[in-house]
Amino acid sequence: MTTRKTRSDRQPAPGLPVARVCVDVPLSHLDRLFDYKVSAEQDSTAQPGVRVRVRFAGQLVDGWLIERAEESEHLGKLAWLERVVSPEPVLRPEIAALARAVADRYAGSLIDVLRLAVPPRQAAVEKEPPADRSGLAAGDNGSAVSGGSAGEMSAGDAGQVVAAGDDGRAVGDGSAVAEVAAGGRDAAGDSALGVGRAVSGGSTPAEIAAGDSALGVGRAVSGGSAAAEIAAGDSALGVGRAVGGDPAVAEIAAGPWLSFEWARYQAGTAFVRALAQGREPRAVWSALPGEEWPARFAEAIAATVQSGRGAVAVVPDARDLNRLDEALTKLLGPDRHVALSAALGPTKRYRRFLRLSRGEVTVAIGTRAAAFAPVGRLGLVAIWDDGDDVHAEPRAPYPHARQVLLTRAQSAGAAVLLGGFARTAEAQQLLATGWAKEIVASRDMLRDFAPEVRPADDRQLARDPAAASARLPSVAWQAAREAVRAGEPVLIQVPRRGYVPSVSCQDCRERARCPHCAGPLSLGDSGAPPSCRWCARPAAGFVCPVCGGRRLRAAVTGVRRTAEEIGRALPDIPVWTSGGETVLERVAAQPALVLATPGAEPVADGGYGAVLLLDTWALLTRADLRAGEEAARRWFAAAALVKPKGTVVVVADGALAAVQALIRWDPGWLAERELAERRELRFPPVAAIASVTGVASAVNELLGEARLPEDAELLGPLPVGQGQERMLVRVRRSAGARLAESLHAAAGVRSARKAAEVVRVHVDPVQL
DNA sequence: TCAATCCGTATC
DNA sequence: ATACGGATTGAC
Repeated sequence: MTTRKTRSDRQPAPGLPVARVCVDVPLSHLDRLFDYKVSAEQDSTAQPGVRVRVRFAGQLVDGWLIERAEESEHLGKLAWLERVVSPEPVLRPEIAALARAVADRYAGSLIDVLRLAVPPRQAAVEKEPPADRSGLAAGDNGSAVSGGSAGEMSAGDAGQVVAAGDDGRAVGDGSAVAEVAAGGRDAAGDSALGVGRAVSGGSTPAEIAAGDSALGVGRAVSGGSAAAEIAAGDSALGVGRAVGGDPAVAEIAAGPWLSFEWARYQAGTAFVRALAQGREPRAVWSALPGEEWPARFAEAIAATVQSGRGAVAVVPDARDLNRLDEALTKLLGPDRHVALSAALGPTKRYRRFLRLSRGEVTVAIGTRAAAFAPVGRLGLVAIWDDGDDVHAEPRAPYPHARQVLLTRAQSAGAAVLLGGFARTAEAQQLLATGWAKEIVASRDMLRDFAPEVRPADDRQLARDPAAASARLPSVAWQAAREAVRAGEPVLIQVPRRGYVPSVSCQDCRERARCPHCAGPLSLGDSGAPPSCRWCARPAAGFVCPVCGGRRLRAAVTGVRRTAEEIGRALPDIPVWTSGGETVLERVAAQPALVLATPGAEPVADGGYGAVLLLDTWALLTRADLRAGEEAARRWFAAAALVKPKGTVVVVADGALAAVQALIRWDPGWLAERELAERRELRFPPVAAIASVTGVASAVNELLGEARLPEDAELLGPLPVGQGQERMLVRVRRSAGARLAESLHAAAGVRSARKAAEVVRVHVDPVQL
């Protein structure tokens, strides 16, 4: 430390003396690698993937060492690599390549994608010794919900671990059971998992548990010889689980990662089996209503782990992440995966990231940024509910987690699982091209699981004498009362939170607007006259400009108002609300009215007795290309929480395609229609579209500079407020890469010119 | 003829 | 961003 060498003292590294560096400057014309000289002292630490500091255009900037080279193409003089910030190679070559591919597809810069892919460094975390579990003992075992059993589980060596945990459980009698529970050979052996579980024992479970399993997982329910054979068989997996003595069943049941629930779906078992066998099936999975999807995801991941490969799974939010984390912990224990989310805070986030980066764990689950998680030998990428717009990154270049994962799967040769209750047009496109196969329940299964969906047209509402309020038709009340009487909770989905966010004319339903600025009017809860949400002026004497009506109605009634109304009509029943700041995760199997905004619906133990979908037109009338698809996605997600064959009431016109799809529980049919429509309209995913947003002159400048593909079609401009406008550029899908490239290059020309006005380029924007 | 200044361009 | 080179300008 004391001998700080001067510039002239430095000697070049003996081998590969050139470092190729991605510098952290925000200018898009500098989006390429720059070469620096590596000194002999830096030789061992200046490895691909480390953070460095370099002199660039006279100042010190951060950068990423992407690769080492024998010589440089650069004709001028090379500067020395100023400093290796940390020897930790947190950016693996395959993630750097992925980030480059994502940047290219989205017309963005590598450095911007790297900012999304690698969390900020925490020097103290890097210094924690890798073998030391103190970080884990401190409560961070990689689980989002630091589970109670984590402490015991990580205590000993692998064999003992699980026997001590939740999965070491044995139910029933017999010596065999005892052996399983005690671990026997498994616990003592080289088992990675060593899970023993037997129910209603006999000799079978013992044999299973004693098998020459690589995993040593034994689980049998009401054993029989079939079960024994499976478990003891020559399976490389050596995992046994059987229910009943039925050999057919036994054949299917190959491990704890292959549960019976997969047999409900055509190609379900084959998919999971293929994962366990190290193959790379690609599937779009439409989950049955009531499906415990976190358990299925966990099984798919466990099967992949079984094959010696890693996995990455992305879910929309923290609540889903907790559920998946729990399911995975049950199946794999707490030490074989990490849960990543931005909400963790920088220290935990970086600690978990390092565990992946160092190869200590090979399974990453998390929210959208986890799509970039450093998992080597990638076997599976999975995403739940890929239509949820939180999967789209809001920071430039706005990559979508599904696209990142698909890109990754393609280059790594990994399996793909796109799961959801609903299906996106993008997923349908993967099926249409034959790139992926569908995993769907048979019609028979659907008959057993699908809820009874009753549409209630809200145009008839006003005339419904039994409607207890202006918005709840009698069918809805009836369904709610029946469920509550049966001791079950009722879920009521209401589109927005707050109190009557907007109002419309009672007579013609025209949206009520401010006479001064045309902003939307809204009602507060104090009984005051409506006021403008934009200019805050009160609008006391409202006269509808369309029909001359003077009365107002609540256009979108907020959760709180709905809770009041419904609470009055069903007294003595507790009313819970979930949405916005306070999101409930679960509710008990008790009579309750649970009001939730879309996406915030709690899961009910045993399922809801009834689900009511209210104010649906608020979802349907959004001026967005995806409004129909989005409404259906939210309905499917809420309706899936009803108990098997429960009742769902959707207050909407039964003739709407989205309602029809819900009634028939056929998300595939809806996605097919949606895709056909997109094809007709030439919208993504059939065509490639980029939006270019900024002040008019800047947008025109960029588009004038861009060497767009020849058949590029320009749409717009569309004013988007604050002097900004938006142009759309459309090309056929096969020219998508060239479109992105031309726009990135044009942005580069502008940035080189020091153009002051910002222009945002968004490839395949989620909202159109 | 030379320094001061401006402008464009590369940044290793 | 900022640093540099070449062109331009103005004073001697």
